[in-house]
Amino acid sequence: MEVRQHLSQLDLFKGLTAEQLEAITGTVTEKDYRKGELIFAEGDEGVGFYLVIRGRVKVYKLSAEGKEQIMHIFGPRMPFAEVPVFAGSRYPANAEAMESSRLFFFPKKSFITLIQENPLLAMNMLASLSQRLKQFSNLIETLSLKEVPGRLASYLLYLSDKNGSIDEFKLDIAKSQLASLLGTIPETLSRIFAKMGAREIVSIKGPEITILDREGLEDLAEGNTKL
Amino acid sequence: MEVRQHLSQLDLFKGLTAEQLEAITGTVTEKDYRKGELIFAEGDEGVGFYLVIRGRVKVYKLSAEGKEQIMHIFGPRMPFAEVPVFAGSRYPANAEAMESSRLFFFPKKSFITLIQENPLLAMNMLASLSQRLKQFSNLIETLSLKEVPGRLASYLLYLSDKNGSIDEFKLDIAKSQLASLLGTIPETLSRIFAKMGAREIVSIKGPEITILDREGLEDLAEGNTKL
DNA sequence: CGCTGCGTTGAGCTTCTTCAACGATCGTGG
DNA sequence: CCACGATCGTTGAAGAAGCTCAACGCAGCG
Repeated sequence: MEVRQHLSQLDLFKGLTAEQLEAITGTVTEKDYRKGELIFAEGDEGVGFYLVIRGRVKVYKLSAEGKEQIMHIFGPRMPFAEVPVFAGSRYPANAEAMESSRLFFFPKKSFITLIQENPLLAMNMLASLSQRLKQFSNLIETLSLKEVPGRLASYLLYLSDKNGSIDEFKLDIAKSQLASLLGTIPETLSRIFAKMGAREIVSIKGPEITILDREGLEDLAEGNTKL
Repeated sequence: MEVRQHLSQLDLFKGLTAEQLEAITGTVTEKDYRKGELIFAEGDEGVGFYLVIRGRVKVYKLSAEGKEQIMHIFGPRMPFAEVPVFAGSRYPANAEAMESSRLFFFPKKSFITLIQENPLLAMNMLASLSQRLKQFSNLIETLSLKEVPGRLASYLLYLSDKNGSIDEFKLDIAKSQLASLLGTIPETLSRIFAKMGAREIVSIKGPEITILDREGLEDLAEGNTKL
């Protein structure tokens, strides 16, 4: 029923005509996932891509010893797993629902048809992939060129930004998941939070963060300062 | 003169008609760069994208202390810097010619027009970006989940593959550049090469590599073994 | 011939991880 | 509603991995 309603609000389908939206609607499948449920695994055949309607999804890789690196967290209105639609045919990472989530599924084959008949849709998809590429660049930079305190500082500033550049906000994910996103482990993250608290750069009460010294935090993020 | 000749051989323009190629040819500029010359810097206005005709180009980020992380090395027939054409407007990293190089430059504005009139070109570009995304996923995995010996082992196996799965080959870049690509520094790389030599996993004579124990190398790459 | 850039080696140190124990919190079933 | 278990987070001590700094060899090139 409201599939079409959803579609019309998405950046990916921005500017499309009613008929075009209708055509896309016909190809979509709705899927629900429980918290912790696996959506696909690395190496699975990539039969299509997804779009988050409700909930959140993490896309991640695992090391031989089981360490997890989160590549990206997707929330409502964000498409993911587009890569195998256009290159190769297998998913290059794992995807799991972080909460009870509702997704739309777009089968590869029909989507390719749609995109070929629809230059605007192609442009939107190009924009989406380019955006992702930029985010991956940032992740690479962060992992390789910053130490953990710098990564955490960057993330906190990013979160603050997302909340309207306000100084008080809540972590949007569990700390253990944040550790995985920042390419470290919970113990290390915990110690760094403790140090940042001791220096009165931020105050931490559970998931509640208050930035006390934004300048100090920015210096950390830039690597101008050490903890 | 031979601009059109070049274009017809590229994956990016695969399947296009003669007229379409002609239209693209009209928008292209040829540019030459000397070894070490900067092509663009992070934050520069992204006025278009490039394609390598001859030579090699590294795209990299720099940390506050000047450490370099190479994101990607582009050789002949490979396009780069497409991101600002489709998302945002600034280059997210630096680009420099590693050798004397000849590039084609495609201005953003005219290329967008071309792509909108040309679904096949759009598909090719989507494939190219998706490919890049996959490579970035691998880099993230490698940087975050493998230790340096594992990264080096992976790279050597990749090189061997590229040369037809043969056991003897030459490093295609300087060791200091390899260090930067693997997210480490020359000293560390050198020590690990020495260890791999001592264990008779590979033999190293300057840039000449011989794989002596492929299985051992694969175990290292998978993280099943330590040095 | 000497300079310059690249690569190697050693010693010491910083950062991060590992392993272990413990505390807090939350949801659930009795 | 309480108690329990599970998950999550914190803290300490020890160790590993990689980085910094410094010195030096070597090759290529002006």
